[in-house]
Amino acid sequence: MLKKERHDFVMKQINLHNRVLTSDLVQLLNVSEDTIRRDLQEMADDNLLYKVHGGALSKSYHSTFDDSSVYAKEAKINIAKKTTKLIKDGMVVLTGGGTTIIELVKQLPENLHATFFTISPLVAVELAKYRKVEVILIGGLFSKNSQITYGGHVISQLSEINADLCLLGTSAIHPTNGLTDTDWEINQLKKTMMSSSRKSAVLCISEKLNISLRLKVAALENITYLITELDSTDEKLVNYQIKNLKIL
Amino acid sequence: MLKKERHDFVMKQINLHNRVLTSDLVQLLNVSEDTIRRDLQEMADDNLLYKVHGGALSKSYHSTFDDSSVYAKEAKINIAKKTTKLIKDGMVVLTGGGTTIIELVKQLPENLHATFFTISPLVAVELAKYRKVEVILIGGLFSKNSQITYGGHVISQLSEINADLCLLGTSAIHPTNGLTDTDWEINQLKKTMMSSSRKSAVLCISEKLNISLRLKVAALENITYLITELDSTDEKLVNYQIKNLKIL
DNA sequence: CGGTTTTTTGCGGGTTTCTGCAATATTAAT
DNA sequence: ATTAATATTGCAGAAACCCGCAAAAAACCG
Repeated sequence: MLKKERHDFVMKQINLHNRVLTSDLVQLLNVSEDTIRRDLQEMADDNLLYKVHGGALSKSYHSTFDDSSVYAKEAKINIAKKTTKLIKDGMVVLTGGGTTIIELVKQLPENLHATFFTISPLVAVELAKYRKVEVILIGGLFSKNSQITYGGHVISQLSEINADLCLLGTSAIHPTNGLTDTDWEINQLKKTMMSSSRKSAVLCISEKLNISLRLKVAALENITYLITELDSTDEKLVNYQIKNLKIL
Repeated sequence: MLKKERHDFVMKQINLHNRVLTSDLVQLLNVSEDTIRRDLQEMADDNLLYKVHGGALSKSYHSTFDDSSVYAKEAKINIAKKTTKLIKDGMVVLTGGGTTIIELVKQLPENLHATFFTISPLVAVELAKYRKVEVILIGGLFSKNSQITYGGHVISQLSEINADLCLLGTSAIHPTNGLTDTDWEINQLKKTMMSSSRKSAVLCISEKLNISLRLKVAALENITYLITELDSTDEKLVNYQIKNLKIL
């Protein structure tokens, strides 16, 4: 077997599986480990793949994880832009925290005249940049993990609010199990937020679709809008097509 | 499974949920705890995440407020260091906002075990980095100018607190007129904060000495500590040498 | 074609990396 | 203070790696 043939074979494997193991190639190609290693080394030098201990990885596969201080930012901006259409002058909006919500805030129209209640200090700071937006930060214990306020005090204040729209970032959403979460406190918060609002919108990057976690927040039927970065006709969303749930 | 693949998997989990638990990863990836810990350690060394007891947290989520443009930073750090000596384990502290206070928070000892009430979201976020500090953010209307919460709701919550120490940034201080301010809301807030605390400390860069504004917050006699970046024997402070006011 | 050069390959032996285990220390929570 | 969960450290076996060498294969050339 010629060297070129081996290289082509390796590339095929990598395009197929995104990875190869040195040991597998030894068996498949019936050559010594050293030969495989030398092959992989050369191909790495030619920028065709990433060599790692034990094998090699596809270049494209790896590059998606290079540096994303804000993960999936493009997708989140896309979601944010869709969501802004739901927010009209004069509305009272209740929001949670998370990077998706912050992205949304940054996309709001300059002259929006609305009232926002939020449990996230970072969202509050961002909202404060809009001159005509009234911001009410709901106070309470401050969670080190999720950077939001929580606890009984927050719940009781939330329950006194009557908002038009509730915006939630998502931990996980699933066709049958609905909206779920891992953290009990956050679970309670989200439930209360939803019941304090006439309508609720779930902002969800597609990676969080079809995942189910331990604690249930709400059934799909109780959500008004599901907003992802995908086109609303995308096949990944077909299982979420139920009445009363508008997919944007 | 290759090490790199594990790392990528972990990053995905973190970007999705903002945190991972060591024990979960052990199950999901089917390797020993030691391996996961070593992975997390390496990734933390590469600045990809925060490693904490029990797992790891997303880096971007702990984004700090940008302090590169803080005015008179040196002086403020000096003040901060002096102030830390007033804060002891077990104390209940009430703080306002402002860059001086944030600088103070950054100078606190790693293992401080205390409770902080604050009306500043940015201070809350900064405080949340201390594992043993309980943070309660007082909610209410959010002020666009001063980045703190204010209004009747805040006042009424403040008045229910019984703190050991109150930390105030300063607008202006004057030997005869005492602590003064321009904004009526903030004036009210500061008054309430002081009356909710046994002692109060005023953090004040020397530029704000000998200035008097319209609204009086408190007479010098009602302040416990005055902390500036100057030496306590500095001649600029001589007019503030009254009994009951300790100058640091 | 024979001889020379170049490339490729496999092998031995020493080095590094990876991973799980066990013993010990630290932390969190009560 | 006690307990259970989690971390750290050192160690050891296995796997993977690197390097130089030499045989084999291929390419080149007069």
